Amino acid sequence: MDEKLAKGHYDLMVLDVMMPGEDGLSICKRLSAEKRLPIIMLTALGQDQDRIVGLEIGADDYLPKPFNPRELLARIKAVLRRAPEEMSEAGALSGRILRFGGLALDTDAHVITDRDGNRVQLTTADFRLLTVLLARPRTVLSREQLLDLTAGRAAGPLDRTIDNQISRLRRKIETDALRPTLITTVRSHGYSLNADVEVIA
Amino acid sequence: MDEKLAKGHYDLMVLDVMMPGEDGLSICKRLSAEKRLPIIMLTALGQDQDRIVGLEIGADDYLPKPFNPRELLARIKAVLRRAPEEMSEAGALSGRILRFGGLALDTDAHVITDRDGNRVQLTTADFRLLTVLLARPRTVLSREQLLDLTAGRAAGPLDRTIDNQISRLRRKIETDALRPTLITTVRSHGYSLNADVEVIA
DNA sequence: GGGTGCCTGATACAAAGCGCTACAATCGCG
DNA sequence: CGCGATTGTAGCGCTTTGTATCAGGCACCC
Repeated sequence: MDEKLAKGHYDLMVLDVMMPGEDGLSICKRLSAEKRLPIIMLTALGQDQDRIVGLEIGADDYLPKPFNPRELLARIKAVLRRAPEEMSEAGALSGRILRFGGLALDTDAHVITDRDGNRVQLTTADFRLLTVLLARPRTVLSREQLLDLTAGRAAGPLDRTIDNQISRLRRKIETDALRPTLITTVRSHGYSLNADVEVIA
Repeated sequence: MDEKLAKGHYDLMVLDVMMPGEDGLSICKRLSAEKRLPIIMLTALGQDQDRIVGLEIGADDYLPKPFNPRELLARIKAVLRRAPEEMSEAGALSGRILRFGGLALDTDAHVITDRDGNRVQLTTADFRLLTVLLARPRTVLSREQLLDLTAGRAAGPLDRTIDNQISRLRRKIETDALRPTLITTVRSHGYSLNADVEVIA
């Protein structure tokens, strides 16, 4: 599945939960975090709790078995109706250069260039954090989410990792690091990138 | 309902089907044709057929009664998650400059600029409160509403949080904080923003 | 017109959140 | 195996924010 997803383009995924190997919920969590692929969960687990968990994890809809094929079809259409066309590729920042807030990020060289032509080298951590933010502009992301998306791990109770990395990233890309405008803090929620992102080439 | 819809901004509608007067399905059909307002149908009609019809008519989701409140909440969140940004209130105001009462609010930098060019930095709480007010100019909002909209929580019996935040916000944006003109107090009801709001760029 | 009670504005304070620095652990690279 | 760069952890201190409290103002009543 991962191979196919990486290669081709898909509009929507219908996902079972109980499967050998990786769990459907796990897949859903993984995908909804990194991609913007609409997901409909379709499973024998029909309890309220199962549905709630499925939806909270990032599924767009949840249909318990046994189901009416026509209902599945109707729900697929309903989900697709809401999904904007660009959404399928909005998260995939496959372009080489990304423009945002007066800066340009070279996704190959991991280099930021500002309007004056100054170049700053990003470390791998900088780059991953920035990429995650760029994939969801103008969206508040919690430290938990950011840590999961950048490092793939859960946050400890006193985890200040993301704060630190944000601080380091700001020093590299903000014009005035004391009053950041690109990456703003949303107190007790997380951080958000305040700029429109444009993919070039 | 139509009056309210025409006047204010709404992120999502939860709609019953069997109501006196106009039918829920009819409303749904009407709205999904003209507006792009996400709709969740919530009704006692739980047959496959009913669900399919509801979804095909334009509903984004369909939840039969009796329902688990947490599931409704999860489905609301799921629908909002995939709703395009411009439809939500935060999205409608993001990345813009808002003019009101001689001031300009930069919604990216969270900075207020007055006619003389003086700049004031808003805190997150300031900004959220102001944003909520700007979204509903010349409307009286109760403390309860404001607290719900800004912090998403309910007010305790002796909750003076909003009073305090209004006070702090006034100090930053009112020319004469002792006699406020922009944010006026409506005794025993709440507060209201007294200015027309103009969205720029 | 003056008292009375409720409502609001402002201040003070405590707690929580966050930015930043310093340092240790880890990684990458030869 | 060693060195430098990078990254996670700890902790200090400032800012922000919720709560308590007091004082002033408005409405209402007589």
